Amino acid sequence: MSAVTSPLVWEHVQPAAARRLLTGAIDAFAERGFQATTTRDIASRAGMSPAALYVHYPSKERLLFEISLYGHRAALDVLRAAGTDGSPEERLRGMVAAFTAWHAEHHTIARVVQYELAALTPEHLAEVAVIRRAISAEVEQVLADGVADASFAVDDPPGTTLAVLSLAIDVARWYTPHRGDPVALGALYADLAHRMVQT
Amino acid sequence: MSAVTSPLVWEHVQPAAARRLLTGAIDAFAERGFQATTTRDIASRAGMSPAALYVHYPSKERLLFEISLYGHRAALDVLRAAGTDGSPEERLRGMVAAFTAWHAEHHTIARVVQYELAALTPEHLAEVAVIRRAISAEVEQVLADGVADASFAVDDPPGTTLAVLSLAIDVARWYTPHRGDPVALGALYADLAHRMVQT
DNA sequence: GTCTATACGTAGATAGAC
DNA sequence: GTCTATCTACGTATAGAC
Repeated sequence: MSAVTSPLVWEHVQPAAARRLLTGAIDAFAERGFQATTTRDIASRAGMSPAALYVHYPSKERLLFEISLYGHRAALDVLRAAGTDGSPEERLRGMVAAFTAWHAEHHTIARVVQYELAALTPEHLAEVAVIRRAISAEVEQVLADGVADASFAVDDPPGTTLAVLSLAIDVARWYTPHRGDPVALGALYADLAHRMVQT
Repeated sequence: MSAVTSPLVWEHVQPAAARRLLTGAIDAFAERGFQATTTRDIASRAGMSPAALYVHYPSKERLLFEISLYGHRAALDVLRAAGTDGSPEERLRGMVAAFTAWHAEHHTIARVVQYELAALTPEHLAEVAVIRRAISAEVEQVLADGVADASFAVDDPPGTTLAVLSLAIDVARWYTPHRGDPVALGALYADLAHRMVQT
């Protein structure tokens, strides 16, 4: 199974009750947003009483932080795995295809990752911001490599980096399964991104 | 003053107290989100007590709806004004430049327009959805015109329409004034969008 | 049209039994 | 580790005086 279609795996979250709370919180936060989600809603999705949540997590925000941190790490891993080998064109195409498909395939957690940052504490936000900068750095580097070997023509590297990432990130906003196959979308976006930078 | 830099004007909202509530709500909803914003916060931004809000608006949701409706109409107007004349390339560039610059210049209301749809009642959502479809139709048409006269090469017109709009819409998520001039950003994005479709 | 006071519901989180 | 019961705070919205 390729990185593009790898599922998110939650076996490392133990015990099972903590895992049910986490996955229930992802669904609830993605559907309704962090602020509109109640601890009662999360607990009932996990089949338990509101009080039981606090045995596993000290607060609703902590649940969000664990989701956000894990989601950011997963997105960075997918991007790096897809952009390691080949020419700048191959790496850019691989990165955009994989990062886009990840946002479609995992649009629930991607929505939490991309749209609930403001609900994190400043300390927790700083921690995920490190990962966000690493994501940007990967794209910026492949564009620089393509400019260096003259396979890309890029007028504004920081602006183009932001645009390429932005295109993939916004998938989390609008994607639903009826809008098509994540891998096909990734292929389209890889092509559009390459067109943005080709000589 | 061009459509790209035209300010949003609120003189039509009367009396002044209703206007202060509306603009205060835009700032609050953009900063914190609809759910996290309290009627007390909106009222205090307008310099009045929580109860006074209900003289002007029957609910917090109604305030959101009026903001969302007006914002959607403004965005559609800007898109249409910029995409009326010229070749498909000129129209596409004009539309992307103007729509992008609008999302940067008016990123507060744009954030409400793009990210608070889920907080509208089903009836109010249906009303703004009409405007959203009109926005998509404008872009889809210019791509079709460019394909028809062979100035564009587009493999997947609906997917590319979505991508072009998505790029501009996502500006509302990340833009802050320190990230540069809205008009310069519009020019960059117009170029990137044209590269996506050129033969 | 704005105020103070308040009704009413529900939120996050805790106490203590089992 | 889960439950029931509950605390305390705060949310939207209303009542009624001025």
